[in-house]
Amino acid sequence: MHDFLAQDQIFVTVDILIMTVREGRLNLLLSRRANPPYPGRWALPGRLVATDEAAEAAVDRLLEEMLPVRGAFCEQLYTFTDVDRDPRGRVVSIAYLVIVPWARLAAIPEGQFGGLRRFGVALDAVGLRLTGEDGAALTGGELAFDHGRIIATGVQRLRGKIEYTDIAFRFLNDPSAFYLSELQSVFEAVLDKPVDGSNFRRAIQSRYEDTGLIAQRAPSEQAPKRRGRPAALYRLNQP
Amino acid sequence: MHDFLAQDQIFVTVDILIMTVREGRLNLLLSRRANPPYPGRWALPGRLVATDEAAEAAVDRLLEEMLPVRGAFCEQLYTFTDVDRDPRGRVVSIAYLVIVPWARLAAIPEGQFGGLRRFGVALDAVGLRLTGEDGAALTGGELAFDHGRIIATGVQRLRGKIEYTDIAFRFLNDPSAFYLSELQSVFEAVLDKPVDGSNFRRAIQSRYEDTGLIAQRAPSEQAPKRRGRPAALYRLNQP
DNA sequence: CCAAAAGTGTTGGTCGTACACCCATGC
DNA sequence: GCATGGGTGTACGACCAACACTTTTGG
Repeated sequence: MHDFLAQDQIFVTVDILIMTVREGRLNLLLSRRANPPYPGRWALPGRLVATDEAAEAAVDRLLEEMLPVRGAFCEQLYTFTDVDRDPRGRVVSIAYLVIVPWARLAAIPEGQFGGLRRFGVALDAVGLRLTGEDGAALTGGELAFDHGRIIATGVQRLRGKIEYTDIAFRFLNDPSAFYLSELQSVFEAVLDKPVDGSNFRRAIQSRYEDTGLIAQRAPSEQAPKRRGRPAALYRLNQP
Repeated sequence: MHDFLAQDQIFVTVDILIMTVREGRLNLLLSRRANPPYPGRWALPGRLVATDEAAEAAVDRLLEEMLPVRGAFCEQLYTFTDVDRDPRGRVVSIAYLVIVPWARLAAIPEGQFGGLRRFGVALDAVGLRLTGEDGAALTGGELAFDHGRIIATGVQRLRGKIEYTDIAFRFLNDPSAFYLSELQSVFEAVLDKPVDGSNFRRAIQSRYEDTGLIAQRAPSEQAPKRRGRPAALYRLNQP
């Protein structure tokens, strides 16, 4: 990256929120900054947009460089343009929401993780709190740049969209074989509140099973034995 | 504006969708391009973002230069980054939704209208159709740049947000004195479909009157006599 | 070894709210 | 003719309760 940027132009970057659901909790990947500004602080992965690529292409390139993950869900979140948001100069950031199932991240060898670290995300009226794997907690204000604000915007958007889109399926480890309880757990993690299983089941079935987007798999295909009553396996069809 | 842009950098512009509701129909202001590219075509008002201003400031400045209107509602819509969206060079556009009540636009003298013209907006499964004051119709593809796509995105966003935000009040000519039927007309114009008056009334009253956001004005303040049963005047309180 | 407990998945009901659709009344 | 209000049926979420099937636990 640049240490000093030209004074007379605006630079365009993309910053990405790589989100996943792990053990019933929304998680996010951050990288620790090595260089100024904000050395040592945690930040969203980002990069400059080249003059010959669309922002989405820059996001793809950034993802490729960091993680051996392809075809992740990606959606533009918001564009942040405050004049002083980067002390190096004038940098406009287009933030993108990226969703990767946790199983795909967990399968990545340590060395190919692009220096990223996982943080639990909690956003309420008080503010944003992030919890690292080692239990270290930090608030949105302790991140580099305005990235705390960007993350808060992303979580709110996610919470809104999970209600009226099928974005929740993007968090499933295996869309071709999942339990409704897993999907419910995604909702609970994103919304950060319990969801009534009875209504959830009815809503999902009428919204998605009746329309053919998901289908119950044959009972012959048994799942690994867990505790309790065996759950019905579902399969996501099209998207 | 520039005719030729530097090759080695990305320019950032704002484009604004100035929307209003007039006679039960959603309307939008466009300006006719005088210079290449797309000379003679209709386009959204836009301008470059200066290196020392946030995008919102650029929107304010653009509005000030064109219309004698202050304090209009303004919200970021989406950022368009396709590499070839502007033949002059690499231009990223941050689109903003601006809402101005029709009465404020109608009160502007001809000479201070910034060369803008009003178009009725119709968006359905077929596509986007715009109808000028002279009855001339054009489709989204006949606009300059990717502005047809931008407008379609804006209308869709508006339709989504009118359901779960109080954005509809921004269209009211006089928020301190309006009829519920006027508000209903805003909904019908934006959604482009009839709204049941009975349910609308109940929904608005439970959502906004019970919470104090709107209040019925004293019956003593009479409205100008119109046809039919006199309507109750309402007042918007806070925002 | 067997029976009870506990955990998980699944189905059912009720209640209140909200909307679609229609109709009645006030002025 | 327009504004306002009521009524019925349907859909859905909150909340609660029951049942099905399994593993775990404890005597």
